[in-house]
Amino acid sequence: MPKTFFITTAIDYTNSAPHVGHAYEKVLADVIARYHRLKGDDVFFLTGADQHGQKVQQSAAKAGVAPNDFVRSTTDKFIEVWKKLDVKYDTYAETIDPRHKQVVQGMLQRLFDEGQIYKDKQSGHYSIRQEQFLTDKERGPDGEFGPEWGQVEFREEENYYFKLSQHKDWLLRYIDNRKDAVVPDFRQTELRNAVKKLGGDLCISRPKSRLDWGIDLPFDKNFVTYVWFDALTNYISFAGYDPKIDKYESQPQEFRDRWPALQIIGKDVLIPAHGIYWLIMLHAIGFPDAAMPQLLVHGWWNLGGAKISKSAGNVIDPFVLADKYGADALRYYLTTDIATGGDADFSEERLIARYNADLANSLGNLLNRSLNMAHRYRDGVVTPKRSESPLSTQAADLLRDYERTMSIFEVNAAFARIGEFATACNTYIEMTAPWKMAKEPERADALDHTLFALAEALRILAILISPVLPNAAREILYQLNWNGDVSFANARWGGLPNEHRLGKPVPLFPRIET
RNA sequence: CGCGGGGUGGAGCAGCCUGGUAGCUCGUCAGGCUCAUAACCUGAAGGCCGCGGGUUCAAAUCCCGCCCCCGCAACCA
Repeated sequence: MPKTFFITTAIDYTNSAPHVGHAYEKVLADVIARYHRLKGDDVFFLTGADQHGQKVQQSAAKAGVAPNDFVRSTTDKFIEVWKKLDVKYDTYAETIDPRHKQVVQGMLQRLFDEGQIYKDKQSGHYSIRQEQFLTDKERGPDGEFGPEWGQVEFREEENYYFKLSQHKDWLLRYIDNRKDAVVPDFRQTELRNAVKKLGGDLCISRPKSRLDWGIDLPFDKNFVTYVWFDALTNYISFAGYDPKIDKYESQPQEFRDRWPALQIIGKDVLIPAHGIYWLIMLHAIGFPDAAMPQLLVHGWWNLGGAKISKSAGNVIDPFVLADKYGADALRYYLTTDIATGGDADFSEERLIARYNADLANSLGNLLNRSLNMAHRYRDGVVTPKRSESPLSTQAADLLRDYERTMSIFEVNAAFARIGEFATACNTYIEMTAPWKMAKEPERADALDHTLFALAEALRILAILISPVLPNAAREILYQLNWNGDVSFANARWGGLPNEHRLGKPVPLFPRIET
């Protein structure tokens, strides 16, 4: 049985509403997932919500509702947006799920039994308002803790710690032995530098007096586990991992068919969460190096050069944008106007510009004029007179470049090539001038050939754009009246039958006038 | 010396890893076409590829130094 392509995203913290950054990550993952489905791979796409923790507990208290009800309503907002944006995941991970809790507790118990988790006492300055211990880094220039921390007191607290540092050397070796552990490569360099400086263990608990909205430590009911073991573990708990089985090779077949995953994360959660804690957690519970996930680290969508942040109030609502411009337009902008891994500035004007130039003028108009001519000159029926066409060789090149760039997650590069091909088709129309051929009966064959080539080019274009533009792809194929499988195998030249009757042209992507 | 990214025609970007005509979108100018969503196609103007040095037959691309922007170092994707 072929291995499943397993892809995950970071799970969203259910403390506030979804913004365009959340949307980018999920759409990027969805595009990669759809690309693999196109290739015929069996795909398992996991996304979800991180529902525990102090901020949720506080927000719920502030809203006067139970934490459970609070996360239900915020989680539903995320789910609603993914539906709106056609993010087609297979499983939605919610950390309040009982089976997740079982895996988390199973892992913790095993590590505790093996002596990898121990109890220790921490003392220091503690901010009651922020509910956290303060270090010297929090001191102001005058050496005092500023007013933003409120009342600061000296406090002693016992907690449980995970022996992180004993795995440091392993992690360095792993990173050095695997060139593509983290993509892009400069992020791997960054991670390596951070690991070298690693010292100390990881606090993994909070006393219930401070936080009780979480998963109980199985070996001490006075504590809940802090974010790391709770949130990160979702990637395996919702994929069928059984914590009672300590040998990786003996895990259920379902899990081993899926794992390891390609994990899409933002640059903020590479260090330390995913790049250090998560990889070490997996290693500690017995995952071999070959079963380490690959991390694809994406950049940020900035707003006017400034970072999008909830506190700055410049949040852009993906739901509103999708309503205004359509899911496809937003998906197209978010995944093709940024180089995967880099940052970009978000601008609605830019979204409209890309929409009008690429989707309306180039691709949409190509479809419309091609179908119109086929109907006007041939009653909508197209037939090839030769197997070769200038477009067929270009389509083959496109297919090759598309696969090469998509396989390394360069959606922007793949779609730049698609744009080139659409332009080539438009140029082809100018060169062959079907409206002239239509007036010259002796060129009837050439006209047939041109019209067929255009329909065939559009059919291939529709298939290739489908990971990013699923609705437009469906609409193009509908207008072409072709209902074969949307698959890579069908993206080769010559898929349209002889005497094929095309559907009626309807403008796709109407221009946005501003 | 904390870590990392960037500085490319008016604007926004790609190219740099694997040196060898500087590419794309928008904008500007001039033409063409009329099938089409006032869309499409062709051509032109506009760049010492941040600065200085080095390697090389050859550097936007590799190496060294400098200047300037921007992230991260906090449970913000």
